[in-house]
Amino acid sequence: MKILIIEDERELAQSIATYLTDENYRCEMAATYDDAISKIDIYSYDCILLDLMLPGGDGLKVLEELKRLQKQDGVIIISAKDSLEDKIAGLHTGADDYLAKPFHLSELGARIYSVIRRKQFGNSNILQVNELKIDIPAKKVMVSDKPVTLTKKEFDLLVFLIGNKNRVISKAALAEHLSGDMADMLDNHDFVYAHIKNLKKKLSEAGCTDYIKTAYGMGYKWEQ
Amino acid sequence: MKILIIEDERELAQSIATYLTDENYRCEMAATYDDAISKIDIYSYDCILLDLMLPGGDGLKVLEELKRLQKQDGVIIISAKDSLEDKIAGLHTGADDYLAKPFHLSELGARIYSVIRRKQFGNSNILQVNELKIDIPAKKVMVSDKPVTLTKKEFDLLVFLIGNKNRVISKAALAEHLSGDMADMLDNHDFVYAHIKNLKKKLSEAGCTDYIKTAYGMGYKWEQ
DNA sequence: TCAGCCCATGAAAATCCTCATCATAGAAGA
DNA sequence: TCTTCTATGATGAGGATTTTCATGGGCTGA
Repeated sequence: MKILIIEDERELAQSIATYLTDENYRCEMAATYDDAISKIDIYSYDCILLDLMLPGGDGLKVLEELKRLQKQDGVIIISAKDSLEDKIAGLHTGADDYLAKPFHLSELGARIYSVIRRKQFGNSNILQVNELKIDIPAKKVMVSDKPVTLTKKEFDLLVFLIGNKNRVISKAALAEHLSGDMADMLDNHDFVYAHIKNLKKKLSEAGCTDYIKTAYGMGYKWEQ
Repeated sequence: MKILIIEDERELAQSIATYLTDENYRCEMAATYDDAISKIDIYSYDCILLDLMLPGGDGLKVLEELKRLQKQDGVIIISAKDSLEDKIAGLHTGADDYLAKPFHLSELGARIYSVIRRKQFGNSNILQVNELKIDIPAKKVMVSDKPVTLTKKEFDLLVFLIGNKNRVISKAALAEHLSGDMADMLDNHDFVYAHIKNLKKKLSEAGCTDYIKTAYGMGYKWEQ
């Protein structure tokens, strides 16, 4: 489970990160608007903690960017004051929850858990792309109502590509997502080729072709 | 994020700076030993890139100076040769990571990211437990200075257990950590048994026993 | 003591990663 | 424009790792 903490007060961000790491989440941090935007452009998170008061730009624009990218990341706004306008604006722009500072870390933990759970078990967890249907909580894939059995990595790859549809994802980013390890950004990424190939093969055998495009020298893309 | 590049080859320093600036870091450069010392005396950096072969003084002395000043700056050594002695000396003197020339800029970027992140989370890079030594960036484990080869999951498990030493970790938490997937909190966790068993076996074959305790009905614990 | 759950273990199956080889896109130059 | 060259991607096979499964032993509470 990956969390992005968008927060410019370093001490707060760090104590949140420490707490969440203890709770077995993987955390990343962004301290500025630009940093936040570049991270959400590249990666996907299970939950994003968003401070609305950011140096370099309005936090609400981060929400708009998420929406524009059609990202499914859960978002919890953490705002300096319990401003009703902020709350309404935030929830309206696509946030999943709202938490006013100061808050207890355990409360934050509970909210995160609930956002992720809602995302996982809610109705929005079935992706449908023409003849392709993906039930994320159940980890099942159907093509024209016939089941296709994918391995865990293949399934992850598929969901990740679709979650970033029409955008090229670099091989390194795919490698990192699949291995869950930043260190693997460094080594060789041959295994990505293998998973792409196997996924393409299984999908096309089921009659679902031409979605995964190779962007030579850049990565792969789900095109729709 | 501020980076100090201590490197006398001007072209290399410049191309690193250009790359890192693109990645939204602020860069400063030092081309000589004296220049480096005066900069670290005055300023603090999120990460320092240190070439050990410097005109005017040994790069390791820069590390000693940092230590003397009790600075917390992260340090990545970029060494002309892939010399084991350099690595060991560097890491012992307080560097956070090392990188042998020539390297890809993206690799450097990943290491910087990881060093900064680790600093934020307060983790260190080499764990030592009596006869057991773990080099996290290199993913190497030694028992009484003899290498032990662990698989990725075994390594992850070991680091996670030690990172929570003297605390019982539930099987579900271990399962989630190893699989990187919250959904696996629900299913069966038999594979944890297998990894625990294999890790115990490899460690004890190397002469490192009795650290991993089973807490019946509750989980496992690294006891020290 | 005994029942019932929990863990340990070995082996087999499934999955994943690596490696060597081949194919192809894009770049560079004629 | 055509050819050649180089880096990148595709592919299949093999080995390594991970996960599952079945069986047996041990802990704990009644």
